[in-house]
Amino acid sequence: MAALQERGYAALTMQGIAARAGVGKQTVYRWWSSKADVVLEAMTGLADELVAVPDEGSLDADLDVFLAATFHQRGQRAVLVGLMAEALLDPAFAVQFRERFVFTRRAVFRSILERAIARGEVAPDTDLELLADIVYGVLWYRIMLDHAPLDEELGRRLGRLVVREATAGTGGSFLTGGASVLDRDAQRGGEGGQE
Amino acid sequence: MAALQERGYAALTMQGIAARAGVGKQTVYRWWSSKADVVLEAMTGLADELVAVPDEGSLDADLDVFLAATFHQRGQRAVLVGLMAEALLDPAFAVQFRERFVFTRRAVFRSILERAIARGEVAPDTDLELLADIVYGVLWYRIMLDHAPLDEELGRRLGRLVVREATAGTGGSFLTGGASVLDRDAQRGGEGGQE
DNA sequence: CCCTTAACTAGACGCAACGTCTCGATATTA
DNA sequence: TAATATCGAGACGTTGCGTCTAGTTAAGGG
Repeated sequence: MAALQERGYAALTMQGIAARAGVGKQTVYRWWSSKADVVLEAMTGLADELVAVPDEGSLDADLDVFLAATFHQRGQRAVLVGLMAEALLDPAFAVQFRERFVFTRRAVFRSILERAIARGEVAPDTDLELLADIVYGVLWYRIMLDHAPLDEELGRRLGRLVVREATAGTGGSFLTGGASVLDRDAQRGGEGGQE
Repeated sequence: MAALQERGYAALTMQGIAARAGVGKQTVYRWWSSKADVVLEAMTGLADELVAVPDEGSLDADLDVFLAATFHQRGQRAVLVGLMAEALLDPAFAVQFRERFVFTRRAVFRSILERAIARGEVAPDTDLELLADIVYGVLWYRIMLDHAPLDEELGRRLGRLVVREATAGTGGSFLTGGASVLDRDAQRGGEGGQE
């Protein structure tokens, strides 16, 4: 796993997986259907472990905790990039990838927003799918293109954006969270360029 | 090109490209360094052709035109997915892909926002990179995962979101564009599910 | 008009890793 | 001890990229 994160997905071969486990390739194929399947299982486990579902009492706080954990990369880029590449090339694996990883992650985000709806913080007809697409879209886009920093600070900024968009129209909140994308304190040095 | 869009990126072989052009493979390699390079050039040309830089006099209108064109897919998914997969697997191609395609597209978006800054519609210290990441992040995320509709309507909704976020704080505009993500009219039937 | 040179088409070849298949060895049960 | 199942090791078939070779056609100078 450590080797995977450093040397990249392509450097991981079934030969190597089997050798490292001290078994034959056939035995690996007994439990997993493909190389991608092995890595997918490892990543779902890791993600479940690293990203907990918070319950801090407010949308603001929940998102802050959840997105900080989600955006805190620990050298997972190479693995995620490999999985996505596999999903793009193999439609059958794409189904597995969506259902066992992507949608599971989105479900957590969704549950946070649904609790906010239950509390009355957010309107019930809010398009949670679009909000999830924005958060995970930016996350994946930066993972893949690697053109701008990807850290907890980005997670916090997107969290504020989500709160702002989700609570617009329910009364309060136009100005309470209202720092907008322009946040002075979020303007990190020199991130404007293109790589 | 039509065949590419229908049969997918993997179905396109160098053998086939050469045969279709009535030349030998070696001749194809004389002008392009790889299969991905051939497709990249085709796509940059197509994108330049289909997505013009509007100048409608206001950020609102500019974005509407630009994003409608950008989000109007014409069976390009298979090609874009193939290019992205290639970029994820091959770091050398990733550089080409970013510089010749991705950043070129972003530059158009950026120029629209910069004109809005010049007009005084948007604060000069707005983080245009993050706004671009949101728009293109959602675009790519839906292209790749294919879990929700990807059409001009989505482009318009993101356009309104960008206007709202970019003009927050400059006076006006909190309420002018202010429909928010919840837009009733944008709640298309049954798009809530996961695929 | 012929010969040299350049560029071209066709296709064989090497390569790499996946996933399958075979074989001999080991462990388990009667 | 003998029969059966499982396993490690690795050979094999497969695919398509990118390179390399060989024989052919077109261009230009003497």
